[in-house]
Amino acid sequence: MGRPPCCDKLGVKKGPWTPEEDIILVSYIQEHGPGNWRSVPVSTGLMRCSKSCRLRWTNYLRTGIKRGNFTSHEEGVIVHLQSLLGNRWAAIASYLPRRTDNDIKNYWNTHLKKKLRKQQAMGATFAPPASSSPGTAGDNFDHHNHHDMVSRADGYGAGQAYMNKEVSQLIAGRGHSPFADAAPEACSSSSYASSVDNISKLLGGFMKSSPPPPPPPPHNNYDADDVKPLLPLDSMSGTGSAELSFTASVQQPALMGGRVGYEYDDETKQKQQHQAPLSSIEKWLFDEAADLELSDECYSVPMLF
DNA sequence: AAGCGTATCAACCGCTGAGTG
DNA sequence: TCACTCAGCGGTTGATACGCT
Repeated sequence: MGRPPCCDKLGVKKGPWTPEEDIILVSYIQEHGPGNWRSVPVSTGLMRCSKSCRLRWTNYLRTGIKRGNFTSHEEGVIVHLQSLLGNRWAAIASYLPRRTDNDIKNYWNTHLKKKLRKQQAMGATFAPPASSSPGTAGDNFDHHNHHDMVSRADGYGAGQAYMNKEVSQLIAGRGHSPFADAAPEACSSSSYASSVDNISKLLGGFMKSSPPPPPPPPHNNYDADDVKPLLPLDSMSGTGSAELSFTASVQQPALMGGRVGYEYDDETKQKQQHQAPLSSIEKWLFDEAADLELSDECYSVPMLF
């Protein structure tokens, strides 16, 4: 038994993607939509494995992706959610719709861990909850506690999905945009990265022929740049690609069952809107946010509330 | 200017869980 | 129920950009 590796075939190209490959991939996705990644290399002739295609799309080519220059608000969200969820980057990314899990993961590993260590060494309270003792190993300093909380409270996956939904609703109910004051669109550190938008522009024709977007959610109080906990990155048109009519279907946050689909299920959406009152987890979230807000003005978590 | 060390990030690898027949 | 496929996730790696001497 066992699944054969998908990328060990002869002739499968590895390494950095070329602009030509990006164009092919984006063209295909504009035409057929994301998903069915298995068929992408076959249909496009790309000498890439399906996994590589999916990764390239989700981490790089999707519209609306914000790159670089994390704001202090975003840092706060990441730190807070990392303390809550652990290294569940996809889940954390669902709260930062314009950031990819890979980007957040990289930023955590390269910036925030150090920053946290430094701040904790200085006795600052930027860090996650007081109950958490900074791990000497750097990461994973506390998330086990929170994992346990979540697991015990609701069961692991379901509990997180539940929490995500409710917290998202709480956030949505606030109306205020956590990131309304976020820094302007970060400049890409990569010259090629910025060319992605150009690729998208080149593909304007494809986008216009894309399937129509799903009906909008019943209510949406966000501005374009707001955090959209209930909206996926793909449903948003980035500032750099605002002219694109291409819009993927609304997705569930990553915690919603852990799968990122492109078909937004109205039934699921309705269920989200009829969630039970605050669970212990939300209460904990509230408490955490309140504590952080009190303890550190800069890194408080108003973005959550 | 060259060499070296460090930081950054795109991409890969392997595992897991959901879906399907 | 089982075998199998596939998409997604998180950890890790490697290339390269950057900064310092």
